Parts: sequence; C-alpha cells; structure tokens
Amino acid sequence: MSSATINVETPKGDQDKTRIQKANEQRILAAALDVFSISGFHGATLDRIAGQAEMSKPNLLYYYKSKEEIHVALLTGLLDIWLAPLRAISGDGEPADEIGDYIRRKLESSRKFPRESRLFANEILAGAQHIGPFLQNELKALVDEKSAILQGWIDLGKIAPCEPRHVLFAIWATTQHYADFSVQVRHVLGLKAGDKSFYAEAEETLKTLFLGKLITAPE
Amino acid sequence: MSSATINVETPKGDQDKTRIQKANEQRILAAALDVFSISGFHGATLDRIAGQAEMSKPNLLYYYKSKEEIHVALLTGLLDIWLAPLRAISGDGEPADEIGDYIRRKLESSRKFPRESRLFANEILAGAQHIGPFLQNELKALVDEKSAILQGWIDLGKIAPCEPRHVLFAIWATTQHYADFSVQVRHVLGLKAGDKSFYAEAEETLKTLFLGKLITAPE
DNA sequence: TAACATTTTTACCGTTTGGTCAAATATCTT
DNA sequence: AAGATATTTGACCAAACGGTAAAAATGTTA
Repeated sequence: MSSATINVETPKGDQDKTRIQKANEQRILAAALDVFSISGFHGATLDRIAGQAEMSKPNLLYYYKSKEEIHVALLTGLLDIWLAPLRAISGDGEPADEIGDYIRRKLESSRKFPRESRLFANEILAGAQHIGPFLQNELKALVDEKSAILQGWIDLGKIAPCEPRHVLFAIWATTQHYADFSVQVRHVLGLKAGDKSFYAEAEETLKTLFLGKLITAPE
Repeated sequence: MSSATINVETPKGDQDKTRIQKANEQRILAAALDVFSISGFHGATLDRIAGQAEMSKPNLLYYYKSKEEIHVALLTGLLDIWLAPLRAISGDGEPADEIGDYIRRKLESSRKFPRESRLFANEILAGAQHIGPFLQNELKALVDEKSAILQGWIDLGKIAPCEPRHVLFAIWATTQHYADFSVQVRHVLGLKAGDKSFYAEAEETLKTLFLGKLITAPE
C-alpha cells in the first residue's frame, strides 16, 4: 500500500487544461464519488467507475494514473466542503445564533453532500491513511481556534461550562449521522429509500438539544 | 454479490461441536474482526484473516464456507452487543438516570468494543446489505418501544418536548463517534494512538448536553 | 488541408483473490 | 491397536483486478 497523502498544491494550472480534459475529469470524479462512497476504496473497481463515467478503463487511466490518484483527488476536493461550516463560526455573534447556524450548515451539508460525507467517513474508519496529516494540522488548528471562541463564551457565562472540543465532536457526530447512517435512520423511521423528510425533525431536535441547556439564559 | 441476510436460527446446535471446532471458530472470528473492522469487507482478504488466525486458508474455509459467511457470523454476533444498552432502558426509573445510564453504557460499549462498532458502521455505510431486515424489524420494534417510554416522560412533563427517535439517533451518533472516528478524535486532541483518555471528558460532556436542558427540573 | 497534438480504443499482462480438491495427518472411539 | 472420523495442508484454478502498450481516431492549429 503506497503511503501517498494529499498535497494541496495544484500539479497543473487549471487554465492550461483542455476543454475535454476538464469535462472528463469531472465525469470521472463524479462517477468515482458514486462508487467509492458506497463500496469504499477496496470495494470500488476501476471497471465500475469507468462504466459509471461511460468511458473505457484505459481512457480513465489516461486522466488519472491510478485508482489511488482518483481517490486522493476526491478527498482533496472534500476537505473544503467539510471545513466550510466550521470556518464560518464567528466569535462576534451570539452563541445561540452561531451554534444554531453551525448545526444548520452541517445538516445542510449532510443533506446536499451525502456521498462526500460517506467518503469521508470511510476514510476515517479505515484509519485516515490519506488525510491523517490534514486532521493533525489544518483541522486541529481550526478546532483550536474555534474552541477558544467557545471557551470565551464560557468565561463570559454565556454558555454552560463544557469541553468545547467535545461539543464540536457531538455536533459533527449528530449531523453527519444523517448522511452516513441514513439507511439505518430510514429503516428505523419506516421511510422509503431516498426519503429525506427526516431532516426537518432532525434540525429541530438537535437545536433543542444543543441550545436548550448549553446556552444559559441571559440574566 | 449474493444477497444473504443474517438468520437468527443456529444452523448447528452448539453442543454437538467439537472442542477443536469451537476453539478454531473463535480464533477465526477474532482474527476476522480485526481485519474486517479496519479494512472493511472488500479490503479484507482471506489470506490476511487466515494469517492473523495462524491457520492455513483452506483450513479456515473448512470452518466457514466463504468470506461472506464469516462476515455474516460476525455481524450476527454483533447485534446483541449493539442492542443490549438500548434494551436496558426502563420506563420505571427516573428519566435523568435512565438516559444518563444509557449514555454511559453506550460509551462503555464504544470503549470496550471499538472493532465491533467499526464493523457495524462499515456495514451501514455500505448500505446495510446484510442487516437491513434486522434494522427494519428487531431494531425498529425496539426503538418504537423505547420511544414510547420517552414520549411518556414528555407527556408527564418530566423531559422537554422532543422527537424521541431523533434523541436516540443523537445518542447513538455521539457515543459511537468515539469508536468509529477515534482516529480523528485523537488527531484533533493531539493524543497518541491507543490513548483512550478522552472517554472521561466525553461522558461528562454528553451528560451535560443530554441531561442539561432535556430534563426539565422537577417543580 | 496538412501537420501536429490529444484523446480513445483494442488487446493484453502479471498479480491477487476467493475458493477447490485430494491426499496426508491428527484425533477420537471402541 | 485398529478403524473411523475429524482436521490440516500443499498444489492448484478460474475469475477479477489494476494497469500497460501501441495503434487508431479525433481534435487543433497553421
């Protein structure tokens, strides 16, 4: 198993790419996202990805040198989607608004990008082989920063005493659950495949949970 | 892909098994749990499982006819571990005790059985091919039953109004997160591999979260 | 349109994988 | 000990897999 980790630098300037190149790379990534997010890295095959992209396998390998390169490209593109809701937390707003909005954004992300969420979950479950450095560096730094904001609110008595990092974990877990475990959610609720009607209840419940006691009433 | 789902009936009475049979089946399942929980079904190979079990591959296949049969055997054994904490919720106790104990039991389960938790997560992520019927039947019935208890507490004004099923989802998500996403948790917290010291903070945080507002103060 | 570069396809290769089979060995029963 | 049964192993196989080579087709540009 090669130990390639993601590198942020763009190996090729996006402008000197052919129109066909750009289109086909998009088709490949879209197809690969479908397959990887369901079957995981090892369960996915180049034949299925190529089939999904309506493309021959050698043609696919003309754009990406290996299966792993496609996987890494997907993960790289994922990280911004994953980070965006967290980045948007501001220390200037009211805690209830900021946390509530964060929950809303994360739920929206689960609803709109369930495949990306499952791809991410698969990668973490498998030991974060590729995105380990990202977790230790970029993500950790951002969590440190946002935790300090939460800690500031605690010090001001605006929210209840708690471990800020674990509160973030809880928000991640609960919101991503609706994408990663959607099959279980639907089966338990008796919903049919593709039914996403549970998201409204989910948002209401999570806001009750996180904003109920966590936010101490202003005196 | 064969569509075998788990069947509860024991195909062979456990008593008429040889001493060697029982021992080797245990060795195989232990080894398979190691490999499956890290690599997923497709990433796992019979050679690696056999190697981990210190056994030749044909010998392994003498006890289990196929890779899938091992996988199903593991999943089947998993379900009781998964259900036990939920089963233990009683309508007779006080809400704060019952919910707090449920969180404690689920966290303990994540700490003691992280491989089982990841195996379960992998199976759900992949679409719950094998345990779909279990989710729709046994699990749904149990969730219906326990949700009714929560609803009873709501009606009595003992806990805040909420969607009981989604509260259960939130407890599952947050507690299992520490097993399934332990790599991410450790990287963000700056802990070394194998360090499980975060569980104490996790329990405290989750109880603050779920018992803070959810439980309305007795008048 | 001719020359060039890019894209696509056909045919193929070596390896890995899940699984089989018959023979050999160990264990149990009487 | 002898026979029956259960266990283990080495050799092997067909299929699937990731990937390659080179030619054919298509697009671009002067």
